[in-house]
Amino acid sequence: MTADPATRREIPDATVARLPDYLRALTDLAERGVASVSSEELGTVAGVRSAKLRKDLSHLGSYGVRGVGYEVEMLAHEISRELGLTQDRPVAIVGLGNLGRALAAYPGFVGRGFRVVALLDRDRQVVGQEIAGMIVGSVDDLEQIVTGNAVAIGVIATPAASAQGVCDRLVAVGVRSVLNFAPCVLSVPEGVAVRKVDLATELQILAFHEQRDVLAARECAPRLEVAP
Amino acid sequence: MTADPATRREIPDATVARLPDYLRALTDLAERGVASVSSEELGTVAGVRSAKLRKDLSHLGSYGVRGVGYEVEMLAHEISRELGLTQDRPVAIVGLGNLGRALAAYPGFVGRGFRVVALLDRDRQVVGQEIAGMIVGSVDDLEQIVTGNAVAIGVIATPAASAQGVCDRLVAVGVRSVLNFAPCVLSVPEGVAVRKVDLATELQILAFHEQRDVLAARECAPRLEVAP
DNA sequence: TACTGTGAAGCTATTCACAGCG
DNA sequence: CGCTGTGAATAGCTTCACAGTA
Repeated sequence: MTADPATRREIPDATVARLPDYLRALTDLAERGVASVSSEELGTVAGVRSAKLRKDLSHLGSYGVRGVGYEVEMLAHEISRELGLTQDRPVAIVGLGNLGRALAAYPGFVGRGFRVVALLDRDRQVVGQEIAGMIVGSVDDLEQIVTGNAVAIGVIATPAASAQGVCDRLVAVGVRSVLNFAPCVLSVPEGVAVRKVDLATELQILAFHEQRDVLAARECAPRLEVAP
Repeated sequence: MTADPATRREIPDATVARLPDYLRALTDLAERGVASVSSEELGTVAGVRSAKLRKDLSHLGSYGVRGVGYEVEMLAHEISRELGLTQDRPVAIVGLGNLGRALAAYPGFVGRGFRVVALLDRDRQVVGQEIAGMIVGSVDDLEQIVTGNAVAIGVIATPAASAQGVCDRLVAVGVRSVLNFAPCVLSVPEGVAVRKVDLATELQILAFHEQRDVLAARECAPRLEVAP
């Protein structure tokens, strides 16, 4: 399969992954009443170097003014459009343990392009409960609920053992974007996007850096001390 | 040729980020009683191609046997050691809203190289509560509690507005690894490692892929129409 | 034989440095 | 002048393909 990209410009994945950061930085600036920023200033707020920011933005088009900078509101709107946030996307959360409940109550969905339309759990004790203003449905009715609510994004917050099964059922009824909080790898067919968020992984990466620093410190300056 | 352990090898960041996945895959295999795996099999479980897996593992040393594969237990131990998980690292969680509570109760810490030793919040209503078997302390006592418990990793689950202040105080008393769940960029001095986990960012990246697919579909099949 | 470990090639991302424009 | 946008240079990552070995 050859997706001819002659007409549509291809935005690098690394750039896409940073666009949300830029959007948040712009939103913050707009709230503070800032109307225009340079790449240097915006880069500082978003945590990247100015050259990288300019290169990233150049993939979206020419929205800056030479000698001046970028208009905050306009750039925010263009990034929102590129990310597809101008329309609300229906989200379903499967698995309402501690994490699922926290996600259901997360305030970052509203007004940022997402709307939680369904909560699903397997546990009879949980089904029927009200969480974050919604009634939890049974995972037995997953297909019907997902289809009926036109769910676009599935959030999996079940134990690892159940995650693949839930994922398969979501994909089977047309969900093509999955956010996985279960600590396992999900297999999906071509064309389905999966992103994984895993606390233990992040901590282990941090632990490595701690470890490396300790070893490096020992090697370079075995008697290094920190003055108070 | 330089397979000497005294030689300090630099392990690429991309490799480090995948080691936790390999470790989990190996742990799963060990629980299922598997004693030995090929790079092809382990790669399948961990979700990477065999060549990438072998290249990654080659940075740690030569722990495989040609013609056979890798011994599961031994490789798991070597990765654990490289990640610095052979000793438990004390973790403090700051901010006990919905997310902080879920993190405090997260079962993935125990036995994986981490131990939650302190919970801190600013809210008088929350301080003194028992969460996940621990009493929540006041963020006013952050310095004393972090120092007293030899906290190595700080987890920030506060609102964005408080995150930088908490981070500064953690860093000031010697914490050099921070996991940030607040939706903002943290500034830290050289030598401090920060990793960010943000739900909204992940969803927005997924939204982009949805959007791109929709556009691509329209281009290939222009007769598609959206009902008003 | 069946597998690992690895140089080399290919690809992607970042940084540099400056041309070009308001 | 100051700043964006971008080709060129660099660095980093992934894939290939096979030599080497238990």
